[in-house]
Amino acid sequence: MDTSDTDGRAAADLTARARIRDAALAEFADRGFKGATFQTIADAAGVSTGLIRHHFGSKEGLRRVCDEHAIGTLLDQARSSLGAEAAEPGFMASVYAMGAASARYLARALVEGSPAATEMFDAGSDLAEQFLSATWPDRFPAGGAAVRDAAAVMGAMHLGTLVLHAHLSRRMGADSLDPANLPRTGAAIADIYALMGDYFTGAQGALITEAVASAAHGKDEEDRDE
Amino acid sequence: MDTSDTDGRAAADLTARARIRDAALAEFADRGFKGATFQTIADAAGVSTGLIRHHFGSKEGLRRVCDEHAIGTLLDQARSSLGAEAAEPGFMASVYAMGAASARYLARALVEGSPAATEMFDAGSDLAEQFLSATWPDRFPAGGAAVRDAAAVMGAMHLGTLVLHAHLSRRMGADSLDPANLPRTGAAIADIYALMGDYFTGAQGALITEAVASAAHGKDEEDRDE
DNA sequence: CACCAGGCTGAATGAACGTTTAGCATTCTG
DNA sequence: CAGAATGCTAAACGTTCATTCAGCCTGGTG
Repeated sequence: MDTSDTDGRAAADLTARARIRDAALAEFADRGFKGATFQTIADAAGVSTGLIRHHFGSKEGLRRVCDEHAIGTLLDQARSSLGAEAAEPGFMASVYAMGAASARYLARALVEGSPAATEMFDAGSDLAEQFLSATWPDRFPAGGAAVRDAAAVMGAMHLGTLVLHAHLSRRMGADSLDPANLPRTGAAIADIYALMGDYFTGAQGALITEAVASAAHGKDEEDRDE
Repeated sequence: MDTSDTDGRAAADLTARARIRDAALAEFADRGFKGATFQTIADAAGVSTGLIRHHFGSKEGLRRVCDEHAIGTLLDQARSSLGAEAAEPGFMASVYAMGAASARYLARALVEGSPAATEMFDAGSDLAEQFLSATWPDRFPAGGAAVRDAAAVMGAMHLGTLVLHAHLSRRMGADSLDPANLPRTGAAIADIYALMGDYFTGAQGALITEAVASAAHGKDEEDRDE
């Protein structure tokens, strides 16, 4: 993994190799793996397309390096945030603190599929599982099906704010990944949880839960041709 | 919009045109717009690539038809679910009731960008905004910045379970978009809201809110080269 | 100085793929 | 029945793009 905090890190990151990687991170995030081209990446990095091949071998190789760099940056960030609060809340904090470049890359990778994205989702779900079981052991017995489902859904919901950052930013009128705007997203999540809790513990909760269960039957899959 | 419930709908959907559209929906969802090829779509639909051009003009034209079909299916579904519960809970119910084909297409479109995806996100956020303001008018004054942010974040979190369905399915051990498994996701969301409410209204909530705010300063954007 | 290794360039190559074109078959229509 | 329109196929075309190749430049080393 080339995100180690060893000696030559900062210096090495000024090289053309690092510029290519950063440009690729941005292009993959914006246009996806297939949509990104050597030419655009090379232009953004201020190098020739030949140099990309020289350093990374192939487009797939470049993707792999981006993948490892992004997940490495996330894990570094998570570790440096005092391992104490390695629970769920801390995980999302790390995701947002890792920097926009890697975050946007991983956001897209979560949908296009990549080892790093899978690792990130699993890490979030694992931490959520620990958190839920530790906080409500009676409601969420460790290792049970209920925690597993809840943790996975919780991970998906939280990462949803990352993956859908473009839409979120549009609705909020500001870049949701800009550190200056993080408090707005954080406050919104806190508000939602605090208030929706009332809603779901009340009578409405039972109604909705029941409605969800019945919806599984009433559904009509229109358009079943062929 | 060709998802109207007019007379010839069902019959027309047995045509090659409909088969192409359905195959495109699936390919675009699986491989993305750029990753999908005429050949794969044509093979899946059992037609020649020339016929795609004949019916849709170009790849972009095919995408537009998929877009309109998917959002049309969603809106039809929302309308048919008794407009009464058109609030947020009903919106997500419609998303999951619209069928896996359109849902998976829109999941990917939400990240790659498309008019239909934007319309869907906005619809979800708008309904969330109405719901939040109507339910907690003192906490969320209608038209204020707090509701707007909370509604956008809520929309992102809920749609996160759609966009990240591949990861969710992997963790849950079953296809999260299969109607048979909807109760699991629904129950998980209900559990999360019911319990996290306790957490955030307690002392922890204040701590986390504060931590989020301070994190906006303490962040270090490593890797600022170039 | 001679030499060479590694960073780097730019054009050539070849495959993948969207698009175009020509034409066949079937079905309406007057 | 003539003929026009529609659904459809198959091959050719041209572009885009990842990959390859030949070689330049610079700095360090014997």
